Amino acid sequence: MRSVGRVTSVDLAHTLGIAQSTVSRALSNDTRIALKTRERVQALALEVGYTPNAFARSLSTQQSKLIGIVMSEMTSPFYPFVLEKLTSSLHDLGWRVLLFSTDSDHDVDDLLPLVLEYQCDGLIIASANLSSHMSETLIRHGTPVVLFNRYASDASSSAVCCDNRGGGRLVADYLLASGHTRYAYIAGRENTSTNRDRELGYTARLEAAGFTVQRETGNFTYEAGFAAMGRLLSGSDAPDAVFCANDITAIGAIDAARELGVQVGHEISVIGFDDIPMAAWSAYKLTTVRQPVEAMIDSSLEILIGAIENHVLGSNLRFIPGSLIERGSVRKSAEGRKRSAKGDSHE
Amino acid sequence: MRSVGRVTSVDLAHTLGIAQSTVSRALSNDTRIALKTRERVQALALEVGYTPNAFARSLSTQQSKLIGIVMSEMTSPFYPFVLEKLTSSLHDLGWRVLLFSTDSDHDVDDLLPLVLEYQCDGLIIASANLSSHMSETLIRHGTPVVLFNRYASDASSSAVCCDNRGGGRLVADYLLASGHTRYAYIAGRENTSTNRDRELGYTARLEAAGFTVQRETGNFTYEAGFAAMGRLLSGSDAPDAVFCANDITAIGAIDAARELGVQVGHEISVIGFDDIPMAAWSAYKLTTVRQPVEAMIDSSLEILIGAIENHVLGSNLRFIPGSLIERGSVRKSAEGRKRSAKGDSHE
DNA sequence: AAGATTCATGCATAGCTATGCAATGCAGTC
DNA sequence: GACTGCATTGCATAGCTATGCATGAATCTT
Repeated sequence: MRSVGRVTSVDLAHTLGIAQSTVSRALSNDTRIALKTRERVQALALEVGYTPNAFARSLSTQQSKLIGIVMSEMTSPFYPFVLEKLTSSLHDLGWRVLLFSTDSDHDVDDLLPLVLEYQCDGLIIASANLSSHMSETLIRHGTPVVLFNRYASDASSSAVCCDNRGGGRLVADYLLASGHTRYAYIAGRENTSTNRDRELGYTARLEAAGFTVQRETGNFTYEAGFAAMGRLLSGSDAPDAVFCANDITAIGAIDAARELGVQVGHEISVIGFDDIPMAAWSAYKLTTVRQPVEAMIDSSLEILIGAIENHVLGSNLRFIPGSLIERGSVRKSAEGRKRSAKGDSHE
Repeated sequence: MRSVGRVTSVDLAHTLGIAQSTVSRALSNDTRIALKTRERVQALALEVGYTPNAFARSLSTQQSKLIGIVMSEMTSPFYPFVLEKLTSSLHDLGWRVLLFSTDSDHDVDDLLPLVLEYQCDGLIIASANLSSHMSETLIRHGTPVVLFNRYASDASSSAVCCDNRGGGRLVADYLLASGHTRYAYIAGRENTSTNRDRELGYTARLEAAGFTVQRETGNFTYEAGFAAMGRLLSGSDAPDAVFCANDITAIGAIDAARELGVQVGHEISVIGFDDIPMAAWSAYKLTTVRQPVEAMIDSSLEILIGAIENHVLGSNLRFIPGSLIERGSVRKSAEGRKRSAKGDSHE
């Protein structure tokens, strides 16, 4: 039973008394078809509301024009921007988006068969990990993949990341220059390369300068930041500079400090990572490292689409530097004059 | 040229020396196929990593198992939750999600041909409008659609909304009961039914009680709320109760009030709509109307999938009541004792 | 004017799966 | 032993588009 409205190219051909192949070519504006015929076909198509069947086309062309996006942490404030920009950019380039969401605990592996069934030409995995086994499966299927803000330890897949380690160093240098002496780090989820690299860059630079870093666990959420700051301030050796694994954690930390009556930007400095819109709000004025989202997305798409079009599956790692955005949550250098020599960093 | 890894059911049939139809039935566990044969086929499929081609299947079954989701305002803090819940629910029910994003200025109409090309079995449109012309096109194509938190004026398509008007009344009653006298409303985008209904419920109830309502324009953003509150407080007749079209607007309004030294929850009451996570933060403690997101999504899917499976395209409107969540941003009733008779509501 | 080009269109098939119907073989029945 | 019935498998085709190749018609060439 065919529903009434579903018009096919065969139907068009039939009513015009021409061959289906002519219709197909006319609709793609093939110049081999006489202009007059093309116009007749296109006019009829418009009139009856003909819509080509993308599935049949894909079956024929072996291209689905579909990109799978697998995303976790969709509700954390950074990723909606990524998702929106990704879909609209892909859309402008003529691709459609098949969306899969997953919680970060869960492995992406279970989703892969579904992605493959739908013949995605390429795959973007954001804030989630890909096992090397699945990476192989993708290679076997000839499906290029780009990891966004995450990279595989075995470098088997392409990836585009913010230079998280460099960002961590940026933060350390900035805090050092403004004369802080007691450093802390509030972490994100432990099994993520973003958390690891931000911490590594930060801590390495500070330790090279002779300081130690207090560490609190976290998971990239407001609540974790709030709790961690509470612990830091109730400890015997409260820090004067706290780097948080991302902005939302930093904002939680700021709120906690305020509740305890500690002035952020004066008694304690807080610095984040991402530069989400909230960071600019007058309530927070959060100094942070801005992730170059646009550049990261452009780069991801360039790699992915390049791989699709040239049928090449090599791995391609790209790290794009972030930039420090100065706002009010870090104590100004002048106030830091009273700092002692750096020898007293511990205790 | 076939890529090496792309195994088809014909290949399986060939290596096993059986017919493709047998493979197909074996993989769907058709009991007409001998158990032994089924096992042989399934084992081989697993071994060589066979993935069925969803496109070919759809062509044959006339079902894509694809749901299109069109969403605008993806970066406003409410909708990522909706999107995540939608995709994971659909996923659990065996559907895939084709995602389209659009800015709210832009009409959804341009996207529709793309949706139709990909043979979506159904369509969910969130926070965007559908012209009646497009609604007709969808009906002609036999594609059911559900509008999420928006409804068409001509009631031609199904829709699931929070009971926004009822929510507005809830707010009015609550503010009235706690003795406020000078009311304001900070609006959202004007062409949205959400904004219109929230305002209508709020204003109607207040006017019935003999009050007038100051109105400031807005667009559902933090910045708009911030600016609007600035205008309200610098006016000659500053309100003591402000209802904002959504939470993020309310949060902007709160920040603006604080910058001007006005104590929220004491000198001025602010109330929002949505109950995004931020509203619960200790920095805001925003009293708000909680949208019953889960129920709204469940209801949407129930309607949509019902329509798909029963091939029925009737329109189905559902309004689900929200609930008032009391936090700290509204002045307690006791403080309001000093209010004068309600006659002086204007000036 | 006859052959050579060019132009416009049609024919046939690939791409992959699901499924109605036919066919085969086998066990059971009287 | 012939017949019925069942279990299992195969054959053929639909579903829709794109495209290589062939065909036929028209135009041009000299």
